[in-house]
Amino acid sequence: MAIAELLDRNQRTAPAVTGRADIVSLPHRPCSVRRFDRGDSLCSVGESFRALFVVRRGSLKSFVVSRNGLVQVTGFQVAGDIVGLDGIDRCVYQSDVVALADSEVFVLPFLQWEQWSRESAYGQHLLMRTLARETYRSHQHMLALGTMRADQRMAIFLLDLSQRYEHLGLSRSEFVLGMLRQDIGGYLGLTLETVSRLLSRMQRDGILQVQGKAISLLDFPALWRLAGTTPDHHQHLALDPIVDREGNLAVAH
Amino acid sequence: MAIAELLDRNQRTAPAVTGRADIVSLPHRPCSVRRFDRGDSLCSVGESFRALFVVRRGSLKSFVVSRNGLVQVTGFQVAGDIVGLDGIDRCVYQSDVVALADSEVFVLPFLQWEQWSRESAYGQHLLMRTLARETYRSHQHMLALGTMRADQRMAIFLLDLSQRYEHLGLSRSEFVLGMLRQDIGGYLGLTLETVSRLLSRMQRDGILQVQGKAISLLDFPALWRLAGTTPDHHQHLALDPIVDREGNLAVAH
DNA sequence: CGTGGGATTGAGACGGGTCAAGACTAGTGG
DNA sequence: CCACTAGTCTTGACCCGTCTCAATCCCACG
Repeated sequence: MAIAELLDRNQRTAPAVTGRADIVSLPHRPCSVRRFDRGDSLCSVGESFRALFVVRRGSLKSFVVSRNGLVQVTGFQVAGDIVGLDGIDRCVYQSDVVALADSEVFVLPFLQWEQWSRESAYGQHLLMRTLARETYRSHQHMLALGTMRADQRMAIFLLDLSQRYEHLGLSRSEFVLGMLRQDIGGYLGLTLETVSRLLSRMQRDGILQVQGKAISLLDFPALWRLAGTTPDHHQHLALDPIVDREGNLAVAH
Repeated sequence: MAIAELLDRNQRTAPAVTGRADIVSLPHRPCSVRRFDRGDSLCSVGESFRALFVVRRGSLKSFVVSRNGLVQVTGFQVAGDIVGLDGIDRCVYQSDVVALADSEVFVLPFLQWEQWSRESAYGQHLLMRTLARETYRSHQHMLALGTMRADQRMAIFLLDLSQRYEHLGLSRSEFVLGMLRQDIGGYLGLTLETVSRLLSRMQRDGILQVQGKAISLLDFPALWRLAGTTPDHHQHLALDPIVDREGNLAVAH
């Protein structure tokens, strides 16, 4: 496939932003960790931006709220994901983030991050790439919200979740939805009733099995067909983590 | 208003990302300019990422296409706007961009940009802030696509256009839509027929006047009401331009 | 064993999509 | 300069997907 070739070639001959580098977790730069209970707010719109957060454990949801109180969930975050990026622009967080379960996050004070990343271009690159990826993800989701039917969006959502769980070393076919039906609806631009109906219908069709929050995906080909993707496509957008498992900043030398 | 205060305070006491700095357009670093005719493609998905583009004149549309050929327009760009940002992550452009009218863009080879911005943190900041803003814009648009009715989306779209034209020194109430109905629909997640119907209805209601591509907004309060905003809200997200009018890179010292 | 939040399911309404016909517009070539 | 043409826009009729409203069920928790 032409695009795949191009992509591969580009990753090797990457002109500027290196795909992977010699990463050294500098030993004496551990991040602090903050704990949040389910329902706690990590940050909210208008709050002064001081730090980025990297999820260590648990799960979060980010969302924006319109003047009229309408809620759009902009994303769900699990271990390794970053939140707070939109605060960079105006030094004020632009979305709300709450914990869906008891969670722990690494706190990266932005001042420190900048200072550290000045020593090598790697950190800067990593952050820029993360931001660019966020834009990409947003555009893909806009595509879903703007052009696809409810069942297609749901399929994409489930496959995306599945993939992320798999990437975390968990089962790709059986997992627990950390969020409410309402949150899923808020993410997919649907009402909670529609979400419920879709899950029921998909169960009736043998595509999956639901029992409250527990879900098991049975028919991946059907989901791919709905989502309009193929198994190889949508390869997980894995990136060198900004902090390692122990919470040390990843800065190349 | 509490939020406005906070915002203002934060811009002055910005801990890390400076709001404004002493900008010096370094004299011997003009960007090259490329000309595009209407319908020309600036870049497309999968193409090797080498440069960012800053619109100098004309207008562009960016969009992504799904497997099934469904098109989601992700944005329209006019003078001062940047495209190509999503290529940073994987060194491959992630969206298509075409010229809606004969246009000129400054070309910023990314390698050079990086080299130059290494001399001062300002350039890096500017780029990061631009990326973060793009994320913010995407989230706002997701809110529209996911939660709002067609007429509300249209109102938001028109007010946004109006504001951008005003910011370019043009009339905020009378302007020419550079894009087709289909493009507007593709942006708002609607069909071209619905777009046409909405414009007709708004004209009937005395909110605006349309004649083909020429539009004049008559009743701003009505538009604000529809959009769920207020005049002061949605203050234009103006940022120090990355290149000045002559195409010199803006790099603080 | 209650209690309340979450989830399911149904009936009906409505917004927007789809299909199709016609009008307008700008660009093209005679 | 005009006529032709293809692309664009408008408008109508109908249909379908999703929302709304409401009743009921389920389960975790005290």
